[in-house]
Amino acid sequence: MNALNITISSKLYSKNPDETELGRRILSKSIALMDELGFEQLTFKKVAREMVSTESGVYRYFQNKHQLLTYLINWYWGWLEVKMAQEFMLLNSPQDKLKRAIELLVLPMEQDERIPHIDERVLQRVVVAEYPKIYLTKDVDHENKEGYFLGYKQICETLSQLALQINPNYPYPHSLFATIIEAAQSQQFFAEHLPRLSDSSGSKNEIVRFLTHMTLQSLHP
Amino acid sequence: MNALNITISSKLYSKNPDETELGRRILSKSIALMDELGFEQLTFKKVAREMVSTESGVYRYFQNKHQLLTYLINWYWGWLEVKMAQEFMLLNSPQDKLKRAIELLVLPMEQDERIPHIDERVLQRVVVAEYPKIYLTKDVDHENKEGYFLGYKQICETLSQLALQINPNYPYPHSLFATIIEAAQSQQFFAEHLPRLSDSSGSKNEIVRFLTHMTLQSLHP
DNA sequence: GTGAAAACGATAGTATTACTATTATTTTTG
DNA sequence: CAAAAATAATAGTAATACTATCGTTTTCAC
Repeated sequence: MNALNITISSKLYSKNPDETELGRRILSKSIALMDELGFEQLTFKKVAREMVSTESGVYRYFQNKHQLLTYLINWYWGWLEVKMAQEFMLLNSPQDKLKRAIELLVLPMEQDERIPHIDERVLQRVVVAEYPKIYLTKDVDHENKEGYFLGYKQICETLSQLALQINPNYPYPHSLFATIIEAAQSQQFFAEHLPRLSDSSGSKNEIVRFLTHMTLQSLHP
Repeated sequence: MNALNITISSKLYSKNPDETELGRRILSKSIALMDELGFEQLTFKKVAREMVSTESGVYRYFQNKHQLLTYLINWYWGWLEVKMAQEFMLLNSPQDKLKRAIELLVLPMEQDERIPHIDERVLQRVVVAEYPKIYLTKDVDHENKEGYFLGYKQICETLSQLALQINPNYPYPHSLFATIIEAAQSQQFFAEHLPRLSDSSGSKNEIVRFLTHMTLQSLHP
């Protein structure tokens, strides 16, 4: 499929956008437009205009913009999972791995040259600003069965396993990392837009320290 | 204004729905419909039909459904704040107060007979299913200035102060309680719809225990 | 009780959205 | 080269999210 090994449920597209030039242009332009306009103001017509094609062209790849957003966010989790796996090979203790995982969740990443059609930094902003919208719908149960949220669940599972290496008796590993992953996003949003819901105005490193502290304290036997 | 002392920024409505019978019918029916259909599928036309009035009637109270949702969620935070203040009077230690606060965030509440037009249990479900949508928009900075998020910020501040009574040196009280409040909602959602993002399937008391453990461990000196 | 103001109900209208459908043209490929 | 697939271009539709108008009813100060 991809330069990297990111797998995305085939239920998340009508035609794989990763395999054609047009598809990759859809991804590239819709990330930029989603960042600029936000999910609500994005339309397939605007994406089509931006990529110099037509609305029906976009509909051939994605059934609607909710599916498109879900695809992008799953792509992000998949990509992050790959990054984590790479970095974990260089580290030994589960503590160090967890700390590095939290950094990867929060700190800005460098653009991956092998995937020129996806700007990971912009995609990260989109994830911060939009991610709960993919599951906060009345279709969540049906879409869950179709694999719409596998990326999120997979990364939560990976980190939970790490946590159990630190404290095998900790009873809430999934809840903990669902919470940490969510807080990683929402604290970035709050630091920028609602600073009274954060103590980290300005510095992403403060967010990392807060999340690391919360994680390790929770896992303390 | 109200039977209780819930204050809501006057920017959150065109005409105060609390003061007229029609306004209270809007609140009552829109809570029920939002719960049934979800925010995306709710329209003012459907609310109007349900309450046996007209679309323009609803528009006289709220500029749009985003403002209506924001009003409802602020009402919920305001009401919770009042409940907490009441219960805190019966408790002494900040630990006990925090524990009780977390229970109030998660456990189902009984209907307040003094406010017959608002079903707090249903409203709680609406909050769980919809709350991030009020701030995850491109208008967040402008709406923040108008007081759209005061309810959330207020409750976060109250709990932060309590935390500092337990550990005056804890450096992240606002981040902690923004995270706890968010996790209280999202863990309820996950337990029901995405159980692999939670360890509390089934029991709300498990969620309370998880959040209490996380809070007290974080505040440990 | 009257008159003015406010609230409400009813209806109409508009630009945009979120699609679906059709057909012609181009590109790919067996 | 022929068949198949992909794309472009266009049209059309039901629903949405409003805005505007206007006559009727209700409220309320005096």
